[in-house]
Amino acid sequence: MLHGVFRTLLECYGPQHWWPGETPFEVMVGAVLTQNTAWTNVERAIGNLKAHRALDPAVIVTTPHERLAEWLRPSGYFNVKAERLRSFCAWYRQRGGHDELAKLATATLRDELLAVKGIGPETADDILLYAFERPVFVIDAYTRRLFQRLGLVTGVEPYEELRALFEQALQISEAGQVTLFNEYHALIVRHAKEACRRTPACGGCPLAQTCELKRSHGA
DNA sequence: ACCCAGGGTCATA
DNA sequence: TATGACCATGGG
Repeated sequence: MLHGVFRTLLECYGPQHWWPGETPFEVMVGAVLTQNTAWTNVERAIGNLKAHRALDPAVIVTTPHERLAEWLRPSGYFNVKAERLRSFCAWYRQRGGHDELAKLATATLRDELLAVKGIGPETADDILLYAFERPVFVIDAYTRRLFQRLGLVTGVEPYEELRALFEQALQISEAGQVTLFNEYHALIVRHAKEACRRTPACGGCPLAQTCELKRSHGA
């Protein structure tokens, strides 16, 4: 079932080439800035950082709050995100940067990320999957909504429960999982923006067949 | 004018 | 454990 949905989405939309970003660090910054925010707004904020050569953990931690917040303004919640970006960069530097962090086991790295103020489960998993290429399945509101419509989940399960469900249902080689999870989450987001938002009945949606299947089996 | 967007923290019960 | 308030910009 989960494999089938993936196959359908991939066939319909093609590879999404996620995450947008030239370096792992840029991916991490994007993960924080995109919290509850449209990606187009994040691009402007990252553009501001680049324009001031501030897409750099050392620069971010030493830039005054007012100034950093001003660069982040387009991405919304700029005061909050300035603090979150700072606490993240402080941790990132203190732990020796990307190459040192890459030596940690996935579970350890995940715990450390979650201990950073401003990094919750979804942001941590974005970073683990798209910056560190670890096999973790990202659960977001789109994922809950899609699979709720398909009748696989209620949608109110705790984050960890859903993550375990997807990771166990999609067991292949570790390298394969990274590629699969990367594309799967990106396709779910793409699909959410594309088709099913308009019509709950899934008109013109590539998963219409799957929805029909659910209807005839359900009830 | 209203709703939503690639969430998380904190206070409260 | 589980709600609710709060953060704030830009596009439809």
